Amino acid sequence: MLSVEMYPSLALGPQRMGDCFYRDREAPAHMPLFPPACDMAARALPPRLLAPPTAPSDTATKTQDEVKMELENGSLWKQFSSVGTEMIITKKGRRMFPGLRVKLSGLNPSLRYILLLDIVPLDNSRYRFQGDAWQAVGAAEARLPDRVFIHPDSPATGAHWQSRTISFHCAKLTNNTLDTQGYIILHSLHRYQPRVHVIEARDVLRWGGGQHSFVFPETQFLTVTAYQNNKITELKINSNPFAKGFREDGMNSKKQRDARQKRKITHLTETLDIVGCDPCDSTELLSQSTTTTSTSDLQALALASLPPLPDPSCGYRAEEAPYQDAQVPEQPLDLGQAFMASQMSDITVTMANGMQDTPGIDSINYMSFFLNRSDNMGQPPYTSAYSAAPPGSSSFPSAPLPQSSSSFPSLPVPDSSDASDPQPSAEVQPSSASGYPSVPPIDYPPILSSSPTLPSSTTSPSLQQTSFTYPILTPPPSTSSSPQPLLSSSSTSTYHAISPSNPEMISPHTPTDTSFSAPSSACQSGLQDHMPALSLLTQPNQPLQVEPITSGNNSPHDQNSAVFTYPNLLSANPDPDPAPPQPLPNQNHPPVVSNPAPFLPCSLPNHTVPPSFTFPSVPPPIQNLSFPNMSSSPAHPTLHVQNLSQAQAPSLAAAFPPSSFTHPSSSLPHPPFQPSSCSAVSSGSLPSFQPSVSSAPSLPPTAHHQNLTSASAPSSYPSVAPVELGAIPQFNPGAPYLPEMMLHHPSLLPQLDPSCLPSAAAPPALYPAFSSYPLRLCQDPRSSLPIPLRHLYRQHQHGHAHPQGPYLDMSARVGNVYC
DNA sequence: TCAGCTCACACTTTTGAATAGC
DNA sequence: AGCTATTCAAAAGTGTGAGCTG
Repeated sequence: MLSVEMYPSLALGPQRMGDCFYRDREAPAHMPLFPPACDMAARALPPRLLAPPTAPSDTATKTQDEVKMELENGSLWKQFSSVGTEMIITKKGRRMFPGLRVKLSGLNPSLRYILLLDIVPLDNSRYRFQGDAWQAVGAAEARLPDRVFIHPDSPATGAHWQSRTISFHCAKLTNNTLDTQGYIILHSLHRYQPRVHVIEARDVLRWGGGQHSFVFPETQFLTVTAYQNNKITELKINSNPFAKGFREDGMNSKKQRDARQKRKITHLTETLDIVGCDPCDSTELLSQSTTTTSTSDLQALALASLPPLPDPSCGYRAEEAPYQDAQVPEQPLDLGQAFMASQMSDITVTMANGMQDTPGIDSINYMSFFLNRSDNMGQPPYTSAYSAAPPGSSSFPSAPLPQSSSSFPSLPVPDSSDASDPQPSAEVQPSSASGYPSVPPIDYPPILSSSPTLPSSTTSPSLQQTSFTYPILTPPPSTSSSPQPLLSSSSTSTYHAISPSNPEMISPHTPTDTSFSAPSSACQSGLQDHMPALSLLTQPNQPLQVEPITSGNNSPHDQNSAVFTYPNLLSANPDPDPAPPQPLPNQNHPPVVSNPAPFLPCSLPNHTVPPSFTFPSVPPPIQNLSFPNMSSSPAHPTLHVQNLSQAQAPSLAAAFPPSSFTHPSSSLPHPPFQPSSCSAVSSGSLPSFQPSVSSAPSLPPTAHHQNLTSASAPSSYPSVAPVELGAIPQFNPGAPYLPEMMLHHPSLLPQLDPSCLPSAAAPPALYPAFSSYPLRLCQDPRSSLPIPLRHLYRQHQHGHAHPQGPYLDMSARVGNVYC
């Protein structure tokens, strides 16, 4: 369940601000939080009355009925997954490779949607690559505030999204907890799962008509600062065009580099010999070196590459040396020598230090994003796609991955129109019949641990048989030092999101306005200038909807069990992890979680976030925006925007103000998994929120189990089929929009879902390792600011305080305008 | 001592401006 | 003058390896 509070200032005029309404999970009715021009009267009106005219029946009925998402480069992902995908993260931000490329279908062509990408931890463990395998070696680092990447085209019509391949290649990962570029912050050596959320935006200011979340198990990855597994390195080099230089035939290949290194060493040796022979003639040598460094032409390089003049005293004839050396074939002028020369010259050069990325701002959307651990994933209606899969066939791991390409649909040809993806060929090529020539068959590393087996897949939703095995990291079972490998198999890369059956309810507000023109290019749309500033605050601790589900069965192993395996993942966790591992998506989540899941009123986890939030003044165009974790703070949060003036508005449009807030840290490295009292809610269709209890009954007992347990394919893959996280309660048609105003006016707080508000009863700051998080969207009163946003920030409800204290997150980056 | 991180490097691709041609 | 195609340079994205850090 996602509860999202967004502040989309989606290029709409301020006049639309009044249209903001807050709909809380517990407030079935529309609860206008930010009435028109603050039309307070509107708040008193029943939600229904406030609901806008429904969209045309044809479109309305179609909406969300069967939203499907297909991972276009699924086979490439699977290749990596079979080895154990590793993603480099750097302080300056690193793109993901493979990138997430998906195709959407089942959307209402006339409605607008916003696509989000977030990445959540899969467990509470930290990993280490040992003995050719990944092993859980301890507790995970304190969880960082989650950030969300909004696809540049957002919002765009369903027709737009469905007409092309949707690429999230622009999303960047960083390990810089103080990142101000808006990149997704992750911890190194941790395991993560990307998720894609499709949120209906009836118009730029009305979000929450429906929401679907998708998880592709094969996209799980481990974050690293340097590749650990050579197989992954090889795959990356062979798949990523930017790394072409490192291929066998590349200029930067090992062979070439070794040759350069050899030449360099030879040169240095000769230089040292000369220096040693002529301690008194260093001046000449130095001047030579200096000359080399100061010149860049070939002649200079050639001279530099030549051996230093011999000292007569050492038996060399300085005057002849140049000629002699010039005749030496072993020292041709080449890049290697040039490199050597430059290296020599660099000795005298003082290296300036790292350039700090100027906090750029290219897009800003403030979204207060509450992620509640919900696992909508747990309650999905399964589509026929999975029906064929025999239940319970999931076997763990060690089974070799079937590499048969036949089982996977050929990768669709990337939409040529989608110029946003710079690496279309790279991702597609792998899928080609040729495959990766250089990539050897993938072998699973021996599984060292024998931990309790996962619950049989019988409980999990049936998945189509897949020939592919997804390796999954296995967190060390608390009781066992050795992790048990878990294989997950996904049937296909296509996932269906089944939305609530009540279309009418889904699109009550759906504006008939279809005039919205979607950007033509995923990454080049001009939306940045119009994107609202959004801040995402996560509430990881929110009562998990999953819990109830999981608790029901043993699966939970699910939750902690170390049963998931990654391809070379060994689970010998020396550190008895007190906290149960978080449930793996694959294991705990059914392949598809649909919105239809009953909605359980959830109480948000405690938010330890300070009640007051400030927007630190930042140099334009940077704005710091801090969003309080609403639920965490007993007091109503306050927002302060500094330096925000009309004059700055234009520039701010591109700015993504870093949010500053304290990120409470939990003293517990591994917070115990908190069962959620909430169940998934159908995102857009439920007319009103219903207690999870009541809704739960409607689901077959097995349903829950399935949801929570990995939708294991009959075969080996442990993983969950791509799961649609399902409905985000907060995204009900009447999804409430929380205007900034709410944050400032305590009087309005009561209208908010109590569960989302700070509560003394709030659970301890513990967060579940992995689950779906409810998003709450709140409209941003500052819609007038056309701030494009790509990476949004969200804060965990309970989480660990950020060591750095207040977080500056919302800043946008300047650099690449398109990405 | 060592695992992990940072940084500069060389190479490649991508992008956009400048230019030429029609 | 306007449009299209080509060329070029800068920016950005890669993995590598040396050096640094705790």
